[in-house]
Amino acid sequence: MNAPDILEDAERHCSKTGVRLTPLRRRVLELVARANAPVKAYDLLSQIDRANASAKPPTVYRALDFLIDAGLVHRVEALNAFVACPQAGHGHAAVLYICEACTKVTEVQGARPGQEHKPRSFTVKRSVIEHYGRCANCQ
Amino acid sequence: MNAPDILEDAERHCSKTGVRLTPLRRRVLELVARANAPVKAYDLLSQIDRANASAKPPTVYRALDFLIDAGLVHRVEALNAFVACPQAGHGHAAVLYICEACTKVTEVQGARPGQEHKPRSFTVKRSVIEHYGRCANCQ
DNA sequence: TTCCGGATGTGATAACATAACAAAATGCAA
DNA sequence: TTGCATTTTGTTATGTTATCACATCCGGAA
Ligand SMILES: [Zn+2]
Ligand SMILES: [Zn+2]
Ligand SMILES: [Zn+2]
Ligand SMILES: [Zn+2]
Repeated sequence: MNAPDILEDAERHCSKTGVRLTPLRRRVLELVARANAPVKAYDLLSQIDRANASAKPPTVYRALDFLIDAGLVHRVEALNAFVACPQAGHGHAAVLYICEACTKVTEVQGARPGQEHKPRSFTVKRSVIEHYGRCANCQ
Repeated sequence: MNAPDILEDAERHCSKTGVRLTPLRRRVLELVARANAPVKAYDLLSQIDRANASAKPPTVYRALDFLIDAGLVHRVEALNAFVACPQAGHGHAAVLYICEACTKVTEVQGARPGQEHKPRSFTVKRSVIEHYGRCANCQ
């Protein structure tokens, strides 16, 4: 999914859910979406900083927290990085396939993996599922 | 699994595979195993430091890297923490269930979740699978 | 003994993230 | 419109996590 579509989708989603996609947050989302790869918080910061010298770490981390809560961005835990979600607000059940050669990330939704072997009476609130390897183009 | 059993298991595993479980590495593994919970690198460092004032961050990170490569310890990505593996050298397919109330971690092996929705021709090298929620005792 | 490679020691710094408080912007009701 | 509460952003500082680069040590092979 490309950046303009993600932005448009995000606008719709935020209108519907009543959360405020401010210019700063929109800018951060746009940078994440354009990256087309997992992007680091401090890389975002230096990009924002070119237009807005007042940008500091909390600026970008707060925006990212908002975007994650809103379901517009996912955190890639094992990379300390962030990707735009191709389907705004689908919930937190994303499964990520991350190519270590070209950095491309493919997101799969709706799967509820691992539940088969779940310990008895364990209640899952949130899952982190990241598969690292090689995509079709990088075999 | 308790700490002495994990240590004994680790000795066996290292003998068999020919890797060197040095005193420092054994000490770090022992600290991780005793913790019975995800433990932070700098917490390990301060514990080591009580006996060995020369311990510095690379000391503990190198030991942890070794233990992870040897399959004796897993990194909990979303916590920046480490847990002892209850079954030395089973491979890297661990699925972790992490209770956010009592920090207890249950490891399930052998599951290959998420593969059903895998993008065509994606070759998975390593998976990070962490489920956060409440264990049976903490409902 | 000498050399070599793996392991550890050491100091510095990079990379990632949050706390705490101030100021500004926004929305709303009187 | 004015005042007030709430949210958002600015700002300074610091906390936390991780790695680099180079030195030293130590055990085994030649
Ligand atoms: Zn998503
Ligand atoms: Zn690729
Ligand atoms: Zn394991
Ligand atoms: Zn629990």
